Order: sequence, then C-alpha cells, then structure tokens
Amino acid sequence: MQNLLFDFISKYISLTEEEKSTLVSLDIFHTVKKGTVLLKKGQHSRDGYFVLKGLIRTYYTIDGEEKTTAFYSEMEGHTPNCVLTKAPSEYYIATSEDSILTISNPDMEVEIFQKFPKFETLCRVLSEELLTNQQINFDNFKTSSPEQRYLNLLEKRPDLIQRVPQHQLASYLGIKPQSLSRLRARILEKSKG
Amino acid sequence: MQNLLFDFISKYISLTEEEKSTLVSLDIFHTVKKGTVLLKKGQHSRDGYFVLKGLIRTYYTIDGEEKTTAFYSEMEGHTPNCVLTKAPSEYYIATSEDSILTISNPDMEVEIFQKFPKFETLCRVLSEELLTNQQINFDNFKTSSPEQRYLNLLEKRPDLIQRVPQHQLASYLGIKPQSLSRLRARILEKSKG
DNA sequence: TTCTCTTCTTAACTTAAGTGAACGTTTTTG
DNA sequence: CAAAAACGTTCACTTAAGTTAAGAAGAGAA
Repeated sequence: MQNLLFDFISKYISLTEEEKSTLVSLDIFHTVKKGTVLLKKGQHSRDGYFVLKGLIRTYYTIDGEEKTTAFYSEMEGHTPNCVLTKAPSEYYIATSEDSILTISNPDMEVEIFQKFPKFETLCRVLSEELLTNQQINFDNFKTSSPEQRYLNLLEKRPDLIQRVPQHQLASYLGIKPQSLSRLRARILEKSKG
Repeated sequence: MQNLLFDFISKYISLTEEEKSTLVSLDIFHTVKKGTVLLKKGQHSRDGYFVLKGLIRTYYTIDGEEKTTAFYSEMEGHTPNCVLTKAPSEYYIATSEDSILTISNPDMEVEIFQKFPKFETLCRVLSEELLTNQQINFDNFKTSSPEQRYLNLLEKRPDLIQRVPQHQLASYLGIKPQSLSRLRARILEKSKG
C-alpha cells in the first residue's frame, strides 16, 4: 500500500531506503470509511490529504444547498485552503468511497525538508504541476458550456460519472441536477437523431 | 523599479545585498509597450512573467473568437502552461497596458536555487499560495451566477473594470459581451428600484 | 420484507444567456 | 483629417438553465 506512494514519488525524485522509512515512520497512512467527513466548514485544520485508493470530495453549503467543487481520486491530493489562510474552513471534505489516504501537516513537511532537501524540490515541482493543471481546468471551464463540460468530463474522467451521484456531478459542472438530467437527455437525443 | 520586486519578495524571505545583486545580474527587468504579444498560440517558450507595473492578459482563440481567461496586474505573475507541459502554447499572452515585467526561465531558477536554496523555498511557498488562490477563485466561479461573478469582481477588483475593454471582461466572466451589457443594465435597474 | 430517504427523471413555467443585427461612439491608422 | 476598424449598447428572437413540483426507482435501515 505504501508502495503506491513510493511509485508515485519515484516519477519525480528517487528515494533511498532511509528516506522511505523516514516517510513511513511519520505514520501518515490511514484507511477511512465511505462518508467520513475529514474536515468541516468552520473548522481549523492543518492536515493535507493524498488519495492512494478511493475518492474524496470538497463541497460548500450555500443557502442550505450542497455545492461540490472538486473530486480527488487515486494519486491526487488536496491541501485545504484553510491550512494556508489559517482561517476557518469555507468548505467540507469527505470521503465518497472507502479510501486509503495519507494525512500530513506542515510540521511534518518542515521536519522532512530539513532532513532531506530534495523533498522540498518534490513539493515545489508538484505544486507547480498542480497549479498548471488547475489553470488548464479553469480555462476549460470558463470557455465552455455546461454541455461541453459534461462531454469533456465523459472523455477525460469517465470513471467519475460512474462513481459519483448525479447531483454532485451537477454542481461540479456548475449547474443544477435537473439541468444535468435534461442535458444528458438532449445529448442522447442528438446521437440518435 | 527593482525595489518593487525586492519589496514583494521581502514579504516571504529576507534578501542579502549579494542575493539582490545576483537577481539583478540575471537581467530580468523589461519594459513592454501596450498590446505587445509576449507569447503566441502554438509557440514554444520557457519564459515566465511577473508584473511590476501594468497589466497582462491570457486569451484563447476558439472558433475565431477571443476568450480572455486571466489578467495579471501589479505583483502578480504567470508561468505559461507550455513551460511545464513542454507542448506548444494553447493560448496567447499580451500586455493590456504599457508594463514593466520580469521575464525569467527555468534555467535561471536552477542556477539561483543552487546558489541560494532559500529561493526554492520562496518558489514553493509562492506556488502553494497561488494554487490556493486559484482554487478559491475556481470554487467561487463554479458556485455563482454571471451576475454574482460580476458583482464580486466589482468588489474585489474594481480597477479591472476600468482598465479593460468590456468584451474582454465578458469572456473573463464566462459570458458574451452583449450579456454583460444587459446584466449591467439589469443591476442598474435594480439599484434604482 | 417494508418503510423511508435519497436519488434521478420528467414536465411546465420563468428567467437569463446566446445569437444576429443594427446603430451610435470611440479609437486607430493611413 | 477622413476612412476604417473596434467597441458598447440595444432589440427581437432562440436556446438553455433555474425553479417548483410530482412521481418512479433504488439503497439503506428497522
């Protein structure tokens, strides 16, 4: 299970056995049941999450409605905004499936950066990569219609459409569940017609 | 003028005179006339931009139409996605005003990271901060209507609305120029009652 | 299993954004 | 300066998303 993490890291830097065992000694591996709320709106937390197996999602509650803004699945991670802003969290984080996560905090980072500076390089490169991906996604979102966004999702992350309830997908696409239903019907109609 | 950069950096790390002069010796400061295209769609480039004064924007051309996705003004920077993906750029970058920029590339980074490791810390912290901001913006965009987005912009970046043509603002808000006109009229109508 | 709650779909109606076109204004530029 | 291009607004019309409500299907709990 830890190998999932090491394999992922090895795409960016190579690890010695000593470094691996240091990581393991931090005790960051956790199994979490489906539906567990990892972070609540209003809470302070310094924990970041990386998904080895399973799926987590972030969601806001606005006017009593849940608005899902992101999903993180295998080999994706998320550090809540509140870790950086040091303010109470604006949103919830919960597991959508039984999951295996690493959970870590900035103290661990500092400790490990000092022992092994190349971990800082790893983190810089990773967050630059994440930023780029985020920008591409945002640009894509801005420049396309809900229908195009759905078709794009169907192409790029077909698994999500299976793994996740429609109403969560809908807000992820920036629309209401009813609109997603309709939109799907429309697409089906076109492909027949 | 260089002080603008040093003041900005000093919010994150402190610089010795030696470090400052190393930065200056890289010859990264440039003045650029309004309307200059810094990066074209299809081009390869390794240059990143940081705005000391002025304004730059990124835009796509989709079906012959310009779609503006971002603005970067004073003390904001952007590294084109193509620097990381190493593919031809998907979008253009151009100055919206006469500007003073720093232009740098990964080679310079490597050089300076080796001489002064704390610059890598700076870059890690900066890109983590950017990622967080980007996430907040994206969440905000997803969870609000065009009208709310416009009102939000009016509150958070009132300068942009003055500095930038309406049709560029419109696509930045994810709508057509006509819709922005109408939306503004609607808001004005409401505020009169 | 039965009951309940959640989820998904459909429908009718409302509201807002997209489209195409016209027109006046401002900005460029030759 | 004059002509051309770009820009912003308005309008009428089309299309799609929001809203409200109802009902069917499925999942989970007692």
